[in-house]
Amino acid sequence: PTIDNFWPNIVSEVHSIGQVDAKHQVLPLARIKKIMKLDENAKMIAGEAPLLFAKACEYFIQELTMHAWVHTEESRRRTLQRSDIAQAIANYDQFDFLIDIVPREEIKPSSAQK
Amino acid sequence: MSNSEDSQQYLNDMLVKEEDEASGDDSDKQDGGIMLREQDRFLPICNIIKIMKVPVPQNGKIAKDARECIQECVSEFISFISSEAIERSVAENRKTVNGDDLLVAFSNLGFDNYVEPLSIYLQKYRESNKSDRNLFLDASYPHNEDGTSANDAGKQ
Amino acid sequence: SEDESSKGEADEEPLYVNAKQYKRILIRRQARAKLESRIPKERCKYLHESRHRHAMNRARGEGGRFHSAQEKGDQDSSGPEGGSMPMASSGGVTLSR
DNA sequence: ATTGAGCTCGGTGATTGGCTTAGAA
DNA sequence: TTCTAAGCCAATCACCGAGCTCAAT
Repeated sequence: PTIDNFWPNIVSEVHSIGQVDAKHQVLPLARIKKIMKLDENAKMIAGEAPLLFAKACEYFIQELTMHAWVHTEESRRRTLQRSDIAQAIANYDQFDFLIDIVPREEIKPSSAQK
Repeated sequence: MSNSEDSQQYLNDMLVKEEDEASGDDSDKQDGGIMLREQDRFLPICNIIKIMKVPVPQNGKIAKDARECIQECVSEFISFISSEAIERSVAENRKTVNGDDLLVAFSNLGFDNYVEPLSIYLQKYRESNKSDRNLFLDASYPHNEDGTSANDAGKQ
Repeated sequence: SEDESSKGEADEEPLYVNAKQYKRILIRRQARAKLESRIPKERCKYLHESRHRHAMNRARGEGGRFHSAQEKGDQDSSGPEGGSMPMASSGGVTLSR
């Protein structure tokens, strides 16, 4: 369970899926669709789109949490907190789109930024 | 193709043109129409926590601030990708955003890791839907529209 | 090597971002700005009044945890153990941790 | 033909707080 | 050390998904 193995594991995991069970999803598809419809340009949304997002969000949550937990351990804590997430966002350029959601100054204590 | 990681853009000015809606008040207001609740903007916090616990060790804890932070990040994640995908569907003169628009959006925005597993997942979803529909239709109405078309039967 | 500029703090401090995301980040900023007026500035304590009341009225164990099996009417004493509540007594089934 | 928006409906899991103590400070 | 705050329980009910009808393509 490391960062390097994350995506390879995801790929092999997705291969082991027999039939896509649209039913019991971890995340509610109706809510995902509702969030998509907040975009003023959104007109119609295919049924497969929220389903794809449900999977993608699982990956995203896991990856961001995993990156954040690294900083939790770095600070020798056992509780993941907001500043760890801010650090994770600052250290991986794929998370740049969150720069307004979790601003830089949230990286609270005196730990240098790379 | 072209540059990838070395090419970065400056993000300095945030030019936000305020497009007032003919309202003189800019404070938070609960009237004026539609107030968005948390259950309209975010995924359920309980589901978020369940997924967060996966990469965290069993004895690890998660602060409330961190849960809500991830919750907001996920909604931005959806909106961010959607915005790109919607624009593509509009550019192609389509009114419906489909899965391929999303895959292209993931790719264009630098989420290359997502593309392969999501493509496989989408393909499996379409296969199961089509095989279900075909099995049902074939069983109840085994008439072929045209014998010349080769029919590759579904398989498990 | 520190490149901290003279500006104390800012949202718009010169910051490198992923080139593939740069344009979309700006577009999303405008979209969020349009929604800002409809978004409450702070989170409320609970989402639903009814669920809040439900939680308040529920049966709780000694440790503050929710506890199952609460009879609606009280007229019985030999129901689901009304006598003793051994939480950490020696012997017996305590799940503790 | 297929496929999505918008209803309705019924079944169900997300929501929820007080006390203990892990653990942030 | 002090003392904040996260986890722990499970019953209700708001919301999700599965049906519809209707319209667009």
